[in-house]
Amino acid sequence: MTKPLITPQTLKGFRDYLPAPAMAREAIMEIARKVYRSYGFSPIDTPALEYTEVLLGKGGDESDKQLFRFTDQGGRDVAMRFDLTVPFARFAAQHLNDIGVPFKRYHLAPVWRGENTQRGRYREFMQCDFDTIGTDSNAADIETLLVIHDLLAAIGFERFRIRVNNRLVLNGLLDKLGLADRSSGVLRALDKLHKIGREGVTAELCEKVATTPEQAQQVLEFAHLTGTPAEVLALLDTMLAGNAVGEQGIARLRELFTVARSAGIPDDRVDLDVSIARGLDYYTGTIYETFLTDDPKIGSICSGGRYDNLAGLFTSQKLPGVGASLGLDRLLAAMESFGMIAQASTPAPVLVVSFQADRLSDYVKIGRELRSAGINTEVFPDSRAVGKQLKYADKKGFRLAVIAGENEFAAGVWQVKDLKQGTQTSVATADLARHIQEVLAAGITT
RNA sequence: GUGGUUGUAGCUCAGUUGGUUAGAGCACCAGAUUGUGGAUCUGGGGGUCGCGGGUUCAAGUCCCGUCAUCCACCCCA
Repeated sequence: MTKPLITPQTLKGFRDYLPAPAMAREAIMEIARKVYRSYGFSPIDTPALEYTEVLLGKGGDESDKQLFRFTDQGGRDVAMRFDLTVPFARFAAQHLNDIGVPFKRYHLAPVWRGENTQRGRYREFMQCDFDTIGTDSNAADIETLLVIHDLLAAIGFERFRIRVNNRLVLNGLLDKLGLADRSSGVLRALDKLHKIGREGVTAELCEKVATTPEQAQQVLEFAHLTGTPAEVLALLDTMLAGNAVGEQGIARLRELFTVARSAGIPDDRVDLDVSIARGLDYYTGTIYETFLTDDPKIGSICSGGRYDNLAGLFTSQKLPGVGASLGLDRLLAAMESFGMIAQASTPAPVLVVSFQADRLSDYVKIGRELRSAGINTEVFPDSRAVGKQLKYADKKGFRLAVIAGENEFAAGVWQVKDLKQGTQTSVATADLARHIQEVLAAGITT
């Protein structure tokens, strides 16, 4: 009698990570931590599960947030977080006395949304957020841009573009056109410019938002501002002259581009794009979106912006802030299609071949010696044929195999086989770690 | 949530107007090579044709449902 088997399967939008992509993901998380820390952001963590009312806020629309929601064992109405910002708002309100302001934190964690899936769009995905709260200063907005740039550059991207805009500029325009009461509809249509073009936006404005054709045309005229940031800003100056809100937005953008440039951010990586309107709900100032030049269809892989009041739902204390989030799984999907995911599925460069079963203690010992020298080392578990073990080493992507049998033990040496170059050298046991370090160090530069 | 696409071996796919033992390449295992990987040759193991139902003498092939996938909306990382 055989037991009925359970079909191994994962849920829609939930995915397993095999070693190669898992290592790539961990490597990016490591880079993100490093970059965030380099600017002084501190790590925090919060629970995956929250009270539903914390996540939804008052009058929140559950279907909007696509929550995974259920009643827990104590009858509580709970839900899994759909982003890291709302939990951070709760966190900030709850711990304000401990953290003080300004406060800079980063948070790398999975979030869950029950939406329909696509390439780069999953139901469980990792976000890498960083935020600065408790300050209105444009310096924080500028720093956010620098962090986004440094992060992508550190991951190894060269061809990407950060699109920047300011909601104050958009609000100024809406004021002038008398469309302030329909801002979300207008901005939503405007946000699609890159996707559906001018005609599409015009149609949506007239039909869905019920603007007049003249208003639609003026919005379009505005959205079609192109050129260098300096040129666009000059045009905005005249277009929004006399509108206090708009002028403030222009001033902040102007300062941002000036400082970013003098800080060494290449011009071709930052755009002033007045059509982006990201974050219809809570962004109030600078807005950021980041696109990969070679895979724009996957969407923004790092977005964020400035908000007036993070935690208004939880405290009467006003907490302005600015931040952004890297969409790690989306980025990995793009990197996979670029072939940027390394083939090696082992984090160790060295394999100790188990040549003779009765010499296990020697193999284990040399493994520990190499590890204590900072060299990741795996000792093969079975004393199978050497050929098999080398084949395994090759497949898994080991760089070196160290081999010793009776002849080597008698001579006090190890054979070090370079799997990439096919060369083999005999090295005295005492020199083994140093020799391997040299080989590996040389390998990095080539 | 709406509309559509695809689903055959671990992977990429072929399977003729429904017709008898469902194929290939790569991968895997064994051997040629009992102290040395990637090449070559020989042999081998693997498939409830996503899953469930229906039509039919007969279903991988047609129909319905379902699960997953990708695409377009929606929204977003």
